Amino acid sequence: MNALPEPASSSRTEQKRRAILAEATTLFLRNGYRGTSMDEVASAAAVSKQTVYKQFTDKEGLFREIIAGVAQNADAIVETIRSAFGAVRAATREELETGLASVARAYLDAVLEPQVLSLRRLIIAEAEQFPDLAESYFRAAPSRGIDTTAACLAPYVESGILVVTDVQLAAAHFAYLALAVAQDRALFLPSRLPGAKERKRLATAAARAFIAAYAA
Amino acid sequence: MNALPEPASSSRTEQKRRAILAEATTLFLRNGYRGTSMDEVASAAAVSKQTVYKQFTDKEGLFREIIAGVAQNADAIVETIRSAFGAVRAATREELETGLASVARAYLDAVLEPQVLSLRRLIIAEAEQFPDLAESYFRAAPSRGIDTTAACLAPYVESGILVVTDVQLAAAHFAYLALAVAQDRALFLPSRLPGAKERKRLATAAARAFIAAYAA
Amino acid sequence: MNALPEPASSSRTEQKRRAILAEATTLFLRNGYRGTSMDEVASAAAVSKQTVYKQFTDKEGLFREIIAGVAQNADAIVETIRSAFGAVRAATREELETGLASVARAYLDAVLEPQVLSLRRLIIAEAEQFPDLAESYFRAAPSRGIDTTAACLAPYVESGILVVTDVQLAAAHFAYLALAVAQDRALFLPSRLPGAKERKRLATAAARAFIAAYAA
Amino acid sequence: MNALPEPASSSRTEQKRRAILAEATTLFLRNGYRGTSMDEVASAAAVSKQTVYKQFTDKEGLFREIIAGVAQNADAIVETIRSAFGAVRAATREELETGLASVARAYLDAVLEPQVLSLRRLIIAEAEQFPDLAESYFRAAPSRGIDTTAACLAPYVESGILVVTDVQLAAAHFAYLALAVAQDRALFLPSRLPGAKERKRLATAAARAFIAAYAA
DNA sequence: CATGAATGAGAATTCATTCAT
DNA sequence: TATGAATGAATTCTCATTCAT
Repeated sequence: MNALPEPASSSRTEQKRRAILAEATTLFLRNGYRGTSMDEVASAAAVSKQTVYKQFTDKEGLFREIIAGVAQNADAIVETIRSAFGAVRAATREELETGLASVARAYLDAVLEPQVLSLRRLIIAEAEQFPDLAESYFRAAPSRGIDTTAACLAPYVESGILVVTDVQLAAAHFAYLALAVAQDRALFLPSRLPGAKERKRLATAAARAFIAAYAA
Repeated sequence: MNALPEPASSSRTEQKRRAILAEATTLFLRNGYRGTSMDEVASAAAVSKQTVYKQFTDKEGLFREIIAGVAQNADAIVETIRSAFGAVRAATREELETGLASVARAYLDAVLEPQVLSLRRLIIAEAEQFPDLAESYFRAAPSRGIDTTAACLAPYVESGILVVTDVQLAAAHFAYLALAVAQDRALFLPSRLPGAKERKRLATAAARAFIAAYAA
Repeated sequence: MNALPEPASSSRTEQKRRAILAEATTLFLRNGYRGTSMDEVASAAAVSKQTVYKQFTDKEGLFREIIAGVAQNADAIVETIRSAFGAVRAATREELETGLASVARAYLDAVLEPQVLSLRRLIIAEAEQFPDLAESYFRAAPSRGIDTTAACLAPYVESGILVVTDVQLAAAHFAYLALAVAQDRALFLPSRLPGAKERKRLATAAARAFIAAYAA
Repeated sequence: MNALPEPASSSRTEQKRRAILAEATTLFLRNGYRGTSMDEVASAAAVSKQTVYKQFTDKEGLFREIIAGVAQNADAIVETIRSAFGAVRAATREELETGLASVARAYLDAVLEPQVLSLRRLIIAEAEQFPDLAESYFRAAPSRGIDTTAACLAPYVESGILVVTDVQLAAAHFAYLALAVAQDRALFLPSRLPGAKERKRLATAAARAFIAAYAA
């Protein structure tokens, strides 16, 4: 009956394993793949190098496991999108625009989380070295965000408020109208994330443009 | 069109200098900053390590000079945008949509050039290590692309075909409607660039959405 | 007499650490700071370079630790001086001259030890590079030798055999009368240290001059 | 008739040769033998490396020539001593003490010249690598200074003011009473040379002690 | 099982010296 | 003759990985 993946299992081994993953994640995100040494990982996790190697085989193995793990990170974003849409009760074009503005804002905030940005940077940096990881992250995160958005927009298409032939594409348009300006900038200027006022401006404008383009 | 004005000065020294820059650019783009060794650079350029060091002081110096140099890369994109807009003769909403579709396509093609993508990846990867370079590239390339777009859209605002209050923001919307889907994907999936058909689809849809949102 | 009190702690680590220090000391004294490579140190101590670096961080760190360590070297000289003075039982001017001659001789012998000379040379050579080390050595060794001498002369001042206003300066005069000729020469001519006869001559003459200058 | 060594001869070759010697001297004194590179020498002298090698064969050759050359440096000190003694007109013990104090002061000032100290440090540092240079410098400078002192003291022995059996040794005693305290310290603490007041104190005390020891 | 040490290679950088132009 | 380049080795330091205890 304990088929669940040992939620609180804490053999010493498991504890160390988790410590290693946690510290290594931090280090990889901060210093990149090449910029992180196994020595650092071991000492940050307060374990011996042997333990690291026994648990993860390789530096590459450790990296893969981590990147695979943080795909769950993406779940948080998906959940953000879904619940932001869930909070919307829109029967008119105007109501929908307002609703979408708040969705856009929530989406944007999620995507501008420093860890999310660091992860993006890390995976992009290693996209040629680890194409499979890049692909699986791409599917788990940006791509799935748009899928979710599409699913959430669908009801408004059915209800006739939106006039859309290709929902997937419309969802992408919405997402990138909301995100692209700030996200693109943030990739290059990590230390200067937009503040609340700017985020609001961008979210509002995205919702307005999207409604203008796609509302009945 | 890519006739670099072949600097008249071609002393042996200058030639070697250029060879080093060329090879190092290739290597940095392919393998990243940390993934490229000065030994590789020297032997790829068929010069001695001494020559590399005498010309560029440092690995960092070499890197900086290269990144600074490829800002000119951005000029090509700006030129592409400008000339694509220049080819448009639109007096009506429908003509403008057609025109913008071709602009979007040209813009997209420029941005999906493998070297442009690699450069983006490289600079994003090193954005925390070399924030000044990342910033100056951001200004020289994506940011300037949008400025250019704004400048090219302005006449249509004045002529009344477009109804826009914030041209800069509208330009960003146009640019990211046109580019974001493919560019985002291409950062993660370097080996699977969209083909002509897909590009056409994206460009057309971007122009349609933009016109729907912003035309009178 | 040279029974280093064999530190009880002799884990493998400690043993290696000591081996490294010992060999590095030899090498630095023989070949100087710049003339000694970390590779040499490691292989002379029969350990890996890693071990050296893990224990001492740096070449500079290793050097500093060694120089700091040999300040104890100075203790031996101080002890020599003190015990040479201790052996003196002088109630008259003539007895004191004889006593001081033997002190001078002991002092001279201590200072002409090849290792002491090499250390002097090494620290002088690096005095501009490592001013703090030079200063701390200067205080621990030559300076402290003179302090000790002053302390040992004091009783004779009190007993009236010596007539001295500035004991510190008188001690310096004694010390340098005894040492300077031979020490100066030895710094430049490492391979030709004075023999016993010459040392005796110098010590005797120093004592005579000092007594003539300072005795009642 | 121009048997003199071309006093103002200035073929371009000779000029360059002198420039190299001058700059290399500065560099060797400042940074030591190992701390000075042939590249630095060439560029400081504004000549090509070829020229350096053609003129001096070797780094070692260059070094030897320089050290040999600065033996003349010592001439200045000898001259200082001689002229300081020359200024003394002493018929009594008291006058001689005063005179010797001023000799001591002049001698001390000469020896504390930063360049003289640097040269001492340099030669001591390389005494094991270049024993012949160290020896020849020792003879040309400290040793010859004492010879000169001895020669200058001789008249006072003959006139009976001083009672000395071994003039050479007495001269050494005088010299080191005057110099050793400050010179020893200066070798270790290059940046803290004694000021005028301290120098005066040392010179006066040296003269007093010497007279007390050796005057009739 | 975990600690320290070892291995073996590789990176960045510098040097003394020599060749070609 | 002088300049830049080349050579080839050395130096400091770091890394990923594996033994031995």
